[in-house]
Amino acid sequence: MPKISVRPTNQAIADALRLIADLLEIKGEVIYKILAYRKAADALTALGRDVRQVWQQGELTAIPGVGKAIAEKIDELLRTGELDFLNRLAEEVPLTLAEMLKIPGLGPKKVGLFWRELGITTIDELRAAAEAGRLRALPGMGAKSEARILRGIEALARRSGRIPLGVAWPFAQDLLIFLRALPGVQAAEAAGSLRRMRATVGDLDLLAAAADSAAVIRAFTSRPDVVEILGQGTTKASVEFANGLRAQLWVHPPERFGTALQYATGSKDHNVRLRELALRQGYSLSEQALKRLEDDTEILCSREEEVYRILGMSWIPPEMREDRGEIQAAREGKLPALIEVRHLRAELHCHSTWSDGRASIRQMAQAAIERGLQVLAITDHSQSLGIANGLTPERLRAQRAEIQSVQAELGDAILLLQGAEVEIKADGSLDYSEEVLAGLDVVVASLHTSLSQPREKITRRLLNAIRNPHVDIIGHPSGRLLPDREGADLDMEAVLQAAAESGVALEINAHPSRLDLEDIYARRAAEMGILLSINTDAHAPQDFDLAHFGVAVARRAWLEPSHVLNAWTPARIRAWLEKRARP
DNA sequence: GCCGTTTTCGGCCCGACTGTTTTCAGTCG
Repeated sequence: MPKISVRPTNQAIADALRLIADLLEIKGEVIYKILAYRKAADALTALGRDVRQVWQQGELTAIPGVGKAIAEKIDELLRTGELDFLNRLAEEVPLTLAEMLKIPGLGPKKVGLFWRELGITTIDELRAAAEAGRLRALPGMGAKSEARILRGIEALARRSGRIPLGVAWPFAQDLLIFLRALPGVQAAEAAGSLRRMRATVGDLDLLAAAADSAAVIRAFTSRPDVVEILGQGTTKASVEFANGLRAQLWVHPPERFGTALQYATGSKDHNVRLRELALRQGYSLSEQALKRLEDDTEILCSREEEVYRILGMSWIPPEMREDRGEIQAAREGKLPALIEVRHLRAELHCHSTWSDGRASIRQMAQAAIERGLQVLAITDHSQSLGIANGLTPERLRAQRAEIQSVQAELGDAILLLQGAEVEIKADGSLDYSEEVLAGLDVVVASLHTSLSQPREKITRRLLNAIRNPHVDIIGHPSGRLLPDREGADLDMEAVLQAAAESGVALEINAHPSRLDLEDIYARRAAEMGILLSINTDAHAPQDFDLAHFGVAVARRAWLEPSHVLNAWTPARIRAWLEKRARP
């Protein structure tokens, strides 16, 4: 009898709910029950608060999509670490079938069919059956379907999971330039999670506006770097590139581009909510058009703004389209005035050749000036990070002299600050004495080592840094590295609480391999009155150009310029730092 | 299983592509 134990974290419980949904779907349960489990799982993932806290306050059903039945299941999971309902379900439906759902092109109906008719429960058994030609005898199956399943199994083995935004975004820009240069193409845009600027994306969704869609599709699938065409019709195509990335392209007539872009941008939940709202207002919304139900007339929208306007709200920035309250805010005219890259006046976390950077202080300062920055803090690593050539207090003093010399040379073109990225050591202490810390203009404290310590220990470590009055900013709080290395197992609620009490700022590290703090926590932090700081952690001049990734996280967190230290005036930043230095 | 600006019951978003089918089911986004 399978016992499935579930850890008491938002992610683990969300995964358990998704597993229930998968197993119920293979079993053939009604689709709306399955969708309800998935919706609740998504809500937990996006919660931004520890579900245990919500549970202790007896407010589980206040989570959107969580009703009485699912709340009871979460309660049992948190009390006992397992769920009788799930254990019994797993006795009925083999867990390995859920794995088979990951094969692209294969869904619950076929998985259920193979299981019931042929007793297939694993991907290996499925491959053997397909190779032996035993699948084609089943209803609705044929030789092509067998071959498709084998290709899907290969693709699954090849696929390494989600792609970091920092990889997908530049490649997508290249593809858009290619599309925009094609004859007859009036516009081309990224859509999907890429346009919403999620930290990782599954594949690239692209959209083009052209009257002759077939020609654009042909040109796209004929690119020399396309290694496989996964699907191709007259209005959409799906391909895999030599670099392993996959992209899908939709081509729509220019007069329908607004509804098409709105649809393709998603998220799924945002679209479902918008379409429900449309129905209540007498419209059916699709990627083709808004259709008035009373007389079936189509209202074409060439621009997204028109779609939202007709439905009675202002245009919603793509980064916010996650069904986290943005539609209601838009209807009430209460959308935040989101921060933009142009608002950033300061960079408060970067490195030079004094530690592991690749450019001198002078070069970094020059690059910052060229990008319109008015304040630059040089924050090289502290002494214990030997691998990064961290600075001893003696070298720190020598560095100050160089910073002063560069400042004198550059005059008031930029304000240079001397800071440090100080290690929070494995025992929780900081890597410089109180005296050395007090002599710095700005202190960024970060975790780099012993990230796998148990939750309580590593949380205590971080709290120690947060409560140190010399620390101004907590750098990349979780320490995660995308796409695969998870961050520290932090009690984020305790971290946020302590940050709110001490007045320390939390960093949104803009480097695409970090994007840490995550958007859901950044939003919660701002709600709690915690100041955020968007920094690139630049190790070379061109790294300053990564700032827009950090701004994207901030926009996903609904942040306005006032929430972000780097968007303040130099005088105000300086005043804030000085006030913290003398508590 | 969830939910309420036509509802505490009866709904729950919409269309393209594929492969198997002579009219549709499954999958995907």
